[in-house]
Order: sequence, then C-alpha cells, then structure tokens
Amino acid sequence: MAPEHDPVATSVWLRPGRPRRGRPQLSREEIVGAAVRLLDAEGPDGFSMRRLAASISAGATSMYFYVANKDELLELVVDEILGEVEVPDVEAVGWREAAAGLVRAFRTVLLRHSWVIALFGTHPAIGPKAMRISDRTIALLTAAGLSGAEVAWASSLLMSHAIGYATSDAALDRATRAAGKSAADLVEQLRPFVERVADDYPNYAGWWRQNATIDIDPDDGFEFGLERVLDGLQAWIDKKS
Amino acid sequence: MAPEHDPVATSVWLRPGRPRRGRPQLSREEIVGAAVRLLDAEGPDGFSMRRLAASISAGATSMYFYVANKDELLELVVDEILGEVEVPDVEAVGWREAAAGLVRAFRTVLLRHSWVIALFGTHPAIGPKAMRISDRTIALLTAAGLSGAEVAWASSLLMSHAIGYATSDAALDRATRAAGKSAADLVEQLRPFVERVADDYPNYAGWWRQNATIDIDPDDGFEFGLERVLDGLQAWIDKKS
DNA sequence: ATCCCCGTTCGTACAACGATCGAATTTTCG
DNA sequence: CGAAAATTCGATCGTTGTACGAACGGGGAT
Repeated sequence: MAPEHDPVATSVWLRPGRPRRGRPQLSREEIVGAAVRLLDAEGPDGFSMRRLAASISAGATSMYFYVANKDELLELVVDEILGEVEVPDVEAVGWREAAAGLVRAFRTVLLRHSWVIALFGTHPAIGPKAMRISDRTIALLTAAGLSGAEVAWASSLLMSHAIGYATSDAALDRATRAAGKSAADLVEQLRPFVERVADDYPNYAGWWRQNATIDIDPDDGFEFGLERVLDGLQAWIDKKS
Repeated sequence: MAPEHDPVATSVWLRPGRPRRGRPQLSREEIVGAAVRLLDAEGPDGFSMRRLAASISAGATSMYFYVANKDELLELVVDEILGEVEVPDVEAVGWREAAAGLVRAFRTVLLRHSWVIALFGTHPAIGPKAMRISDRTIALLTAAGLSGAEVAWASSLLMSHAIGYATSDAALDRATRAAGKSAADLVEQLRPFVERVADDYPNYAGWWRQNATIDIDPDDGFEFGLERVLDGLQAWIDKKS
C-alpha cells in the first residue's frame, strides 16, 4: 500500500531504454509485441510470463531484465494497443465527423483486443500512445469551440462511450466464445430463465417477449448512442455561441 | 475453448440452491458477502480463495461445495454489487431525473467497489440483481416514449456512460492509492514528463500549461457528460413526436 | 592475442495460488 | 439406534510470479 519508491520517477515511461551492448536478443518492443500476440491468441487466461517467454523462445525469466514485473509489462501493452487507434484529422472532416471517427476507431481497437478492457481500470494509461490520442482529441475539441475544463470533460465523454460500450461488447464476445455458440443461440437459451422470473420483472419480460426475436446488432446500438452523445455536445456548443 | 457443458444449464443462476440438511455453517450468501468485504478491504490483488476461506474461518476449499470455481463466485459477486444500485421511480420524478439518478447511483456503486469494473468485461452480468436494474430501466425509458430496439440502445447508452466514466475514475483511484498521494500531487509529478515530450504533443502540452493548475473534480466531468447524454436523448425523443 | 568487465540470459528455487479427491465428521430420517 | 445423506477439510497436484545468482559472451584495454 505505501509507496516504496517515487511512483513517477520509477514509471516505465521515464526510465530510458537500456543501452545495447553484449548480445541483446530481446528488447522491450519484441516482448510487448509478443505479449499482444499471445493475449490475442490465448486470451488473458492463457497468458503468463512463462508462456510469453516460451513464445519467443526465451528463458522463463529473461524478460525481467527489460520489465520490472508483469503489471509493468501490461502497462506497456495497454499503451501499445492505444497506438492502433487512428484519430481522424479535424481539418479534413470537421469536428463532428472527426469525433465520431475517433470513438469508432477506439471501439474497433478495443474489440480487436477485447482483453485490454479489463486492464483499463487497473493499469494507468499515460504512455506516449495515450498522449498522442489525447493530443489529437484536444485539437479536435478545441476546433469545435470548446476550451478549458470543457475540453477534458468532452474528451472523457467520448472515451467513456467507447470504453463503456466496448465493455458490454467484450462481455458478449467472451460469453459467445466460451459457449461456442452465436449470440442469437445464447439469447434463445436464456429464454426459459427469463420466463421463470417473469413475474418479478414484468417490464423486462414484456420487452423480452416482444423484442427478443429481432436480431440485435451491437453496432446499431453503438451508433445510436454515439449520435446522441454528439447531438448533446453539438447542442452545448451551439448554446455557448 | 470448446464448451464442456451446456453453458446456460450450468449457469449459477439456473442451478437451484442446495437443499439444507446436515449442518450448514456456510452458505452462498455468506460466502459472497465475505468475498465483497475482502475485495473492498484488500483489493483484487489481495483476494484469493484461500484468504476468503480464512476470513470466514473455513477450510481452504470448503467453499467449493457452494460455488463451482472462482469465476463463478465472481459472477455472483458482480450481481451482488449490482444489487446496491438504487433505481429511482419514474412516476415520482419524471424520466430525465430518474435516468440521471440511475446513472449517478450506478457510478456511485462502481466507485464504492472499484474492483468490480474490471470484472464487468470478463464476467457476465445476468443475475437477478442485474435483471432488476434492467427491469426498472426499461420502465423508465418506456415512460420516456421509447420502444423496441430504442429502449435497449438508450439503456446501453446510459450504462456505458456510468461504466466508461467509472473506468477512468477507478484508474485514478488506483493510481492515487498506490502512490499514497493526492490526485493533485500526482498531476504535479507528471509535469516534467509532459514538458519533456511537449514538442511531440503540442496541443496536449498547451492545454496542460493553461489548465493543469485548476483542480479538476471528476464529478464535474461526469455531470457534464451526463447532461450531454440526456440532452441528446431528449432531442431524439422530441424529434420522434 | 589476451584478459577482464559488464551487459545479458537463464536455471533453480520458493511461496502462493486454484482446484481435485476422498476421508472424516456431523445431521437427519427411517 | 443405525444408515444414508450432507457438509467440511486435509493432503496434494500443477501452475503462477519473481528473486537470486551463476553462466555466458562480446568489446575495450592492455
């Protein structure tokens, strides 16, 4: 609980890359890349430092020279993933389309590596790739006419929608993957459970009976929410001027 | 990867509670309650099945009679936490205030047990407490004039804001707790890092220099985002009629 | 050419973990 | 009162994160 070292001075991001002498066969980049690959392939449960080492044919503990511990490695991994997010250029498409593109791109990346979502709440995202996103987002929102704290607020709003929605996406993805069935099949299998408790949850049961047959595309819900968020932001900006 | 059993038939929620004979000293309720208490006290890192057992003076593996494995226990824990969310009554305060109250209450609960957030993406939330929230939310949104898929979409939008924002909250909370310092101190310590890379991220650095001194209350950002979301939803509802 | 230094790798080791199994214990029913 | 069922727990296995120190090997100094 108590800090053993200064938390900023010992942060990964401040410690310079190791000088290269001797015979460096490993590197931070390669380790982080391999970690992402292993997590993509095996999921968080199939990930361990030993398996990671094996995947790059290294000794079980060789990576500890480049990375203090597993948490620090995951911190690097989170930032690496953030690097995949493509932020549209405001100048080219206007703030609203750029903001929409950013949120969509963010969600796409989160879905591509759905295991990162659980890491967000537990590992700080303050690496260079995260800063690049913030930098572009600030440019975007400033161009939209926001300033000061509003910029931070609007930024959080956009990111929250991407992360929050992707959390649901990930839960569904994991459930279907674990069950080896489609989402529709899963919904169908849930039906008897819903019917059993229908009396306790009349609104839920009623909605379910009417709408559970229509196939629900998660993308539609995401887009609906995104448009509402942007509408709300738009209204605020309009009201200001 | 491949499903060993039918995933729904073996779900915790479908398996009936154990019949009570013999001398039950433990129970699901008590185990889940103790798990929540231990997670609150020690955080996710300090939580293990062994420690949980010790906290209720039980044998190391006694709980496996009531719970199939750790993941299933966490599934129960997630639902237990969801039970703490108080959903306002639509009839009393109108849909907008009820929706705001729901999202605020959800976030409050998530902050009170910030470790649950990481569980959301990895453990399905389909227990009775989760259904209660859905039930009330559906009533709320139906009263607001939505129907069909829109209800599910709007519900996801509200939950996404709570979860997404709480994810950032949790990251900050964990960082300050780990460092043993206030958020303001942490920001101050981050300054030299930001200055070092200022050239690469001009917008970020510029915003930072102007605004990092003002103290940022996370609640303000949350409320700002919530109002934008509700405005966007309101506009959609108005446009429909 | 030789040596040593030091940057890098890895084998060993340990405590803690999740989980299985079956023996031991206690309660209720016939 | 005895048998069967219900519940607990100790022993144990395979795996994890990582601390430690020995081993390795290439470059600079001699």
